[in-house]
Amino acid sequence: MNAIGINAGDKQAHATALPLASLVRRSAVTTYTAGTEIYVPGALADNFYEVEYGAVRLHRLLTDGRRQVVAFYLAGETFGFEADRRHTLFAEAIVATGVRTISPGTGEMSAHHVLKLALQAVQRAQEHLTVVGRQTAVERIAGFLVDMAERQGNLEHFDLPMSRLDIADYLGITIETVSRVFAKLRNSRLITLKTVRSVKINNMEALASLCA
Amino acid sequence: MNAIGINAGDKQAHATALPLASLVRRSAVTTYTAGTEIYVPGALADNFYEVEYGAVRLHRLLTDGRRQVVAFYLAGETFGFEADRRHTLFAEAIVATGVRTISPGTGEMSAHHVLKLALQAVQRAQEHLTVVGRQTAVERIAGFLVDMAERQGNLEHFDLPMSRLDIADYLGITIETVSRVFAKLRNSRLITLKTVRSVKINNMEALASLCA
DNA sequence: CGGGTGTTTGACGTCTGTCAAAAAGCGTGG
DNA sequence: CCACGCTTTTTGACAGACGTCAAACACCCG
Repeated sequence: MNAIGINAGDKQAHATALPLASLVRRSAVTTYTAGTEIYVPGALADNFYEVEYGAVRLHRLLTDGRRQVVAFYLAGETFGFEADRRHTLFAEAIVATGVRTISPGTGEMSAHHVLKLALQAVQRAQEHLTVVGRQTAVERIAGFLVDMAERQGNLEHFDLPMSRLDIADYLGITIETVSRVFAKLRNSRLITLKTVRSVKINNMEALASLCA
Repeated sequence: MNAIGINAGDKQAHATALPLASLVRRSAVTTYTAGTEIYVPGALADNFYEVEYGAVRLHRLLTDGRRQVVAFYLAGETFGFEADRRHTLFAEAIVATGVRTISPGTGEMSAHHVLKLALQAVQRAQEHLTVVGRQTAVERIAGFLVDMAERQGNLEHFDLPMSRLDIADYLGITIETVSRVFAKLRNSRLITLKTVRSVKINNMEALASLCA
């Protein structure tokens, strides 16, 4: 089943997506199955990538084996920027995912748009930081859900492509706490879980108010 | 060099400071006393800023009055990038600070360097995220101290320009916990505090190993 | 219908937030 | 130079939230 597949070909990208089509050289879409690597730390950072469908996770492995998920990218969003010539993070498809590889041109036009995407990445990271900096798990999960809803077109019903473990590593908490907070939000009728990964937000205002 | 092709001709891949001198129009240095605002949310983001001396804090106010410190900028570092036309954060001088206002030109050269600085900001934010995502307060403080030491030239002895409250809001913990962790690190001889803000790292390796 | 993975729930200990008070800095003024 | 008052920092006591360990449960795939 995989509710995730429903995003394939979905054009309603929006918010953060930029129309890159006419600005850069575009190659064909590469498909990745769930859990496969798109790039690894140390790999040459010579392209960037636009998610056609599915979802991608950027993460870093800590020395003790823990993982910090740095970002998620959904359909229409672009990733792969690096300050250096080599990647410092892992990029992995979370579910079956189509990714368009983009070779940045050298022209001025392209640089401007890369800059704009980079600035969006800064803003995204700062917002992530604000969510993770919060003190309680409820605030973090609520912030995460609100963000996911916004990025999927402000739908009240959407599917989470990522596992509880991904969410935990993204928010800096454990999967047990993630699970308990979901249960708490469900019990208080703020959300409904049709399946584990299918979220319906019943009261967006109340949920948003939990984000402090 | 780098992925996006913006590094042409730039040799020093080092983290923070970039030689902006010959690339953009530079204006005089503005001085700010401790605690004064450089810009506020909503202000037009038409410049960026290089710290000449002192230190700057970027932060955001949450609705419940808490503060998330998004970044610190030390001498030689540049800040002020925004994805939109207007700022979304507060920028404040932490101590007596000199700031050089930089008006980005419209030429290609300038855009390239703005991009590089933006990409550094992304990397910086991702590292901050990794520190804040850690689970224990000791790990966060250790990571913070190691970062500060590196940014001040890998000196084992340096001064913290920011207060305990700034550190707490930067790391997503309380000032009491910051204080307790400093005491713990001092008692275990990993650091020495000549004054409250003067830190000497006695065992950099051990401290770094606490960062997981 | 099994087996494996992912998720939920429970029990318990610890870390950290909260509240409170004491101590230490620091600038001002006598 | 010392005294004073304010702010910042430290320390203590306590409670609550979350991590850890463990087991049960749900779900997916063959």
